Amino acid sequence: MGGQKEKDELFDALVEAARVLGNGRRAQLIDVLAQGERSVEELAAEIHQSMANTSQHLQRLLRAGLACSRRSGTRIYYSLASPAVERLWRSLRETAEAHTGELDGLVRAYVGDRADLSTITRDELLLRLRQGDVVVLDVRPQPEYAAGHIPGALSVPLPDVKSRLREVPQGSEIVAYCRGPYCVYADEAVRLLTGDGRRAVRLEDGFPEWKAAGLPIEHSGR
Amino acid sequence: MGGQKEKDELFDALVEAARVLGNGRRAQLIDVLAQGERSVEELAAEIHQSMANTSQHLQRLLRAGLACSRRSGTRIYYSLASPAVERLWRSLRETAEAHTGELDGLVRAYVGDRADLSTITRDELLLRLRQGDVVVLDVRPQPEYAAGHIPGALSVPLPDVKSRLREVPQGSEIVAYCRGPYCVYADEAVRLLTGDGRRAVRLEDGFPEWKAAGLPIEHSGR
DNA sequence: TTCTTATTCAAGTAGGTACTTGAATAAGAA
DNA sequence: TTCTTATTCAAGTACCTACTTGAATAAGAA
Repeated sequence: MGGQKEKDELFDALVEAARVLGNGRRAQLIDVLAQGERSVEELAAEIHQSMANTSQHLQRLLRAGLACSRRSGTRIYYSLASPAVERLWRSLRETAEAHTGELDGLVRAYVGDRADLSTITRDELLLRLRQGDVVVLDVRPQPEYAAGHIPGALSVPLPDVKSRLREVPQGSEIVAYCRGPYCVYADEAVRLLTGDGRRAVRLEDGFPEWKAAGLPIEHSGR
Repeated sequence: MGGQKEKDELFDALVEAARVLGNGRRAQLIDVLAQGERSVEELAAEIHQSMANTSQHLQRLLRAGLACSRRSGTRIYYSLASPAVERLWRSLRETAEAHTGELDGLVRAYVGDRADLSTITRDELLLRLRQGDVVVLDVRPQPEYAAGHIPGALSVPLPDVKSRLREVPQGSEIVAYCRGPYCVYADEAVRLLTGDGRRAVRLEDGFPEWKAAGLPIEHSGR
């Protein structure tokens, strides 16, 4: 039977995941890794940090058991250890939404004003997909699409949306999706599309939430 | 539309709750506050820290919006800001259980070997309560019982269990509960009771989980 | 073998965190 | 008013964290 020292050590261990998640750069890494595995180089570019620093963050995730890595030739691919990590990240975001007073301002500073964009829920999209009167665009980077996407979605990474506008069938409504509620890719895509006269909406939250809801997924290998 | 600086600031804000929860002492505070409001002095005694240090931890919880405080005379009572905080704390524990390899050892070092103790689930207890053939003991400190407890439970704080053994009706089985899975009060109580020849089991997890499940609660003011 | 490239390691720095000690508030009691 | 008590504030210290820079690995290509 332990005393205070043992209790302190136990609780320190219980919060280790929070200590690791408690850094904006690592949270961005988790947000990207929730889409599927990525190499260190790609991840460093995503979060705009040096390779060395990104590597150190990733090793911290590894040591805490929140991520795994596998070697493939000269590259090392990292991925999340389990759905529990995604759940914790979602739970953390929800707490922030409920309790951080200044969050709205920070969201607006990053994603801009979303009032002009309409959204569609997962359930609505499912219904529309069954009716077949909707085109779904996955506007995340290609490797994330390859690691898993909504069945039938077209991969049109945000930088290509403008130049590939005519590939997108006319007439039917367009639903764009990306990484989740704090990703701006789908917002941008919807603005470009509506600016071109199309009817486009964004899927509220993104692919990880679709997957977490147990909905069907399509892969295209790597 | 923001760039990386705005994204960094947003994600730093999103993880603020994790930074605050990412400390064993503050986690212990949250574990106690999940039972109901307490004064700074009581909390300092609970976590075996100085008043000044405890006060600083509490203010950190306050600033992050995870806790609230109210003054009553010369005392200041802290409480959790919302059920979302408890959910985050539970989610964090679950992640640790899934991913921290050495957790089992730390649990055993603090709570000892639980193999000899039998537990009962909430649902089983509900059933037994309806049948009326069970005595429920709340072995948490008195103020926590006062702030809310399982209906019909007797308040017998752990230090009193030994001396008040004969108050507990003979014959029927005894169920002891406390703060949650990482609290040792119910374990200790069950060991004392079975050592005295009674049939006693512990409720798996504790009062906050009972409350979170939406089950009925009884108060006795303060 | 040598060269290239992705990743990690090692050392250093600036700033943050957890705790201590002792003084300052602020409410109630005498 | 003065005294008491719970809480907070302020300043100091030891340790930890995030990042940088440059060197070391380790796999594959030439």
